[in-house]
Amino acid sequence: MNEAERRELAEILFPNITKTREYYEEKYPERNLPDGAMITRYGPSPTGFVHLGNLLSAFADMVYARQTNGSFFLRIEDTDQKRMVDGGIENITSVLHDFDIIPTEGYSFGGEYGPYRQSERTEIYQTYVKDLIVRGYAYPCFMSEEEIAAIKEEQEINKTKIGIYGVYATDRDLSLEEVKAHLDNNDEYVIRLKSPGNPKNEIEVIDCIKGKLKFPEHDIDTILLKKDGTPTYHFAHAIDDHLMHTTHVIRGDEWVSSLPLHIQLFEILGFTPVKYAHIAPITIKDAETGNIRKISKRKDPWFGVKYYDENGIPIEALHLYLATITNTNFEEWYLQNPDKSIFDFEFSFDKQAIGGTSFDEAKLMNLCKTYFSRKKGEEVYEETLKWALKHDSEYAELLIANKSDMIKFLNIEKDGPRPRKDISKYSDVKEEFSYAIDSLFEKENYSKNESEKEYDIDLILDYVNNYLDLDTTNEEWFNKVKEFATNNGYASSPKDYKNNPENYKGHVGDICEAIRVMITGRLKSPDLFSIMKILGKDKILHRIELYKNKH
RNA sequence: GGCGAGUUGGUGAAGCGGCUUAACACACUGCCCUUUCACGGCAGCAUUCACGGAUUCGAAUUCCGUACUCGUCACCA
Repeated sequence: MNEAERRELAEILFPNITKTREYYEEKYPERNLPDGAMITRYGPSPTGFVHLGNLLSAFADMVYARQTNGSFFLRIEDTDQKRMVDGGIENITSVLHDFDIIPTEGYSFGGEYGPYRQSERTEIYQTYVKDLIVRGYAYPCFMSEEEIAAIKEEQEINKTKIGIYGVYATDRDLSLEEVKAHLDNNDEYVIRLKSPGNPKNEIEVIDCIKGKLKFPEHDIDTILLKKDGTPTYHFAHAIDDHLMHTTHVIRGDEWVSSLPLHIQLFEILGFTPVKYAHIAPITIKDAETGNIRKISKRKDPWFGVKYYDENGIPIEALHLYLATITNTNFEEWYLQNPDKSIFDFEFSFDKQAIGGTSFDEAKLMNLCKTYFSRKKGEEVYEETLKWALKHDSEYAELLIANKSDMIKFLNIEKDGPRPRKDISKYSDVKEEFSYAIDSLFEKENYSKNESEKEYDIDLILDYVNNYLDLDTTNEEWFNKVKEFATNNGYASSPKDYKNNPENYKGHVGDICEAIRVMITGRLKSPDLFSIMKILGKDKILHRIELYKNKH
């Protein structure tokens, strides 16, 4: 076909497209941003399912845009109707809000470069395709799915490269008359790229994370527009990221193999190339096979991002974890700068792991524990309440009803330089502090006490009635416990007991243990005296009574 | 199978040709502190960087080959 014929073809194929490339180039001028500003984007498909890998890339998008005073936008990539799930898009935006990864523009966030939903950009894609047809870089292909399958089969047998290219691209050089005949026949067609590449040539791509990558030139006539007139990912990527002026495409590593195509598309379209940063997948060592594998929806509960919300992993702790996977030197920096915000750290692509990053649950939990240990009781209370309101309304009511005591309990041993680390998620609070709320305590009724030991109830009753003074200091209180221990044939220190066990019935620790079990229902607890002070003598006696009834 | 990438301890990893007798963190173990747990302190935890070869005075670090793992090869993104 000569140019005149291609023009005619373009008009026949896209009679309704009247705008031109120039129109869009003018409509979407460059943003007025400082030098070095990065423009990033998160482009989820509308299934609405967000997994850890997605969250990680969105996190990186946010962090890089933010630290360069750039822009981070949300684009819904809903080019495939089969992927539409009811409420999916709403879920994506609500997840972004829940995890505090807020785009500066984009779908539902406003901005000058919209529409930010690919299904609303069909006219734009078609305008550029029309132009490519005129310029001889795209053509309608009428091959049936059966034909393509047959070619693939043949290619598999011959062990040649799979795809529609070179001699296999039979519709590449159809004459205008042949195309018209197909059209008259109402044959369905797609628009394919007429790839100018030669695989004998090598191209070099610099990936911001992976460094220098070499590939053979792309030569497959990839589909640009599907038969419903909708673009494929690759084409939409080129058009959108150009028109929206993305500077850095941060995406999963599964895209590196399509890099030659994307580079070629940018070239043919005359766009300045974007920079790519391909993030390594999050992996896990499979418990059964021992192999490293990509995390999966079915096998790994923490793959779906809902898990973190439902279990009450604090967002800030999750951010810390995402930051440690994003940059390998973050963890050390944070250790030295525990009071700084994530955004004070300077993230860089060359500190990003090239290989797969394994999900380290223990590390996440440790981050969480440290997070909680540094929070005051009031904050832990407020955040836990917020979580419970969403996920455990029964507990939320109890928290509200017991607010002041609850905060006191949560504040035990928080003042010193060595705060406790006993909570790693909001959902732990209910369990760890079950003794803090009477109704919960009574419901549990010592069922969690693993100790089979028989405690001397009368002895403890004697202690509480005759020795216990709650209006004193911890030190004086403990001295009195020791005194009581000695008077009753117990050693005042575990060491004494250890040296001469035959001289004693036990030691102070045993008495404390008995008290602890009776008033908290557990063998481990924060500082005993603090708990008793908050509880008060009446409740202490009441709980001992409960214990007596149970045994 | 083609193409691309990765491979350092129990885990996440630092390392970019001599400063490495392989950092740091998490986990684990032991001891100490101690009324329990936690916290904290001390100590231990890869003589070795998947394997084989090459380059070099010198390699975890460069090159080649092998193995394994991962990604991709859709009118899905």
